[in-house]
Amino acid sequence: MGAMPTAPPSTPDVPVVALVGPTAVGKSDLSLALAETLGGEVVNTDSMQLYRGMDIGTAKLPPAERRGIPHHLLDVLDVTETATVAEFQGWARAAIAGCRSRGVVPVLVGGSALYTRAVVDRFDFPGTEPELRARLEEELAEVGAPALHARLTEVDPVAAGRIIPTNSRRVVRALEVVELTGRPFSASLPKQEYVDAATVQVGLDCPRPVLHARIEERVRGMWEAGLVDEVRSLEARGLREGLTASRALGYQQLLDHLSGGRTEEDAFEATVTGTRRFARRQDAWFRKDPRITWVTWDDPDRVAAAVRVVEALRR
RNA sequence: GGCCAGGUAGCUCAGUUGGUACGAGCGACCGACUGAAAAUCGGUAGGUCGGCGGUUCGACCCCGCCCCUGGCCA
Repeated sequence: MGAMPTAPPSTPDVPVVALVGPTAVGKSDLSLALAETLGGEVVNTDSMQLYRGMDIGTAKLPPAERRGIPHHLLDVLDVTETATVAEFQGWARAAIAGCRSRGVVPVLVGGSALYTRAVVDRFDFPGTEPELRARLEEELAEVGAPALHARLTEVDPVAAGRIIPTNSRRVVRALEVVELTGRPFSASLPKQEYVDAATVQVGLDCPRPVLHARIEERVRGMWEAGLVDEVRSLEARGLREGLTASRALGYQQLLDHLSGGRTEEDAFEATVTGTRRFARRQDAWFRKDPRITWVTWDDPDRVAAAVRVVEALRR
């Protein structure tokens, strides 16, 4: 997919709605109801539902259960392709612009906080260069993260101060940006500001213990629905080579099982606890965004409550 | 019934030739997060060292009895 315009044509009369929250709170269900009452379409903001064939493990809503509501950005990547936020930003903004130009309310749904932020906020990515990245990765393997971090301290002390020396991923990216742009990485930090003023975020909230139980239930359901077979068939299609897809919760653990690294029971447990930890990280990420209006997961009036949040925009 | 191994953090286990448990991994909890983000990484809290008695200045480490778990033999 090619580059897309950074800013959608402005259509201030049609709002942009983003539904966020941790996995297994019931975002998909609410999104259907929201889209129905708002006259909208769904735009996926989940990094893993982007992948074709990753259905059971990502809890992707099957077409038959979409109640005829169009869903955008589902199944757009092959399992061997690497998803990236910057690229996704372009796709999602284009999808949003498409909806709005038809007078349709885009309802963004997904648990990938960075992806949602990149779409909804002013967020400019400084670029990337595969050769440079590869060179840095190579260096990383030789010298280790702390040594690279020491170099970062010289070229960009501010960024170095905000990145812990052992976090190899972030150290590498910061160095890449500095070498690529000639400007400090710290200069490209985004501010928390909507690209379009007509944006609202609705968060679905659920007490931790309840969420933990729901997650275990959901993972068990995935197993019963045939996740093991899904992973096996994706393995044949190159899942193992996919840098991003092979890391997805459930898939990662089952690939490990299929190559003899752990028992199936073990893979199940690891998927449950891994998903719980993920939910915690999502929570931390959304919780600190003061612009989100929270709705309780089991509130019988949650649809009305969410609609009210959107309508508040018009005043 | 006899023999052997073992009972240390929520879990799996290290450890001290007797002197306040450097405990580790996982989990839980908190946090960071800018082109792999379901990724990557940081921090915090958890232990009457199975029970009771004895030896000793001092025992989780030694002795005795008891309880529990696993294995072997009858």
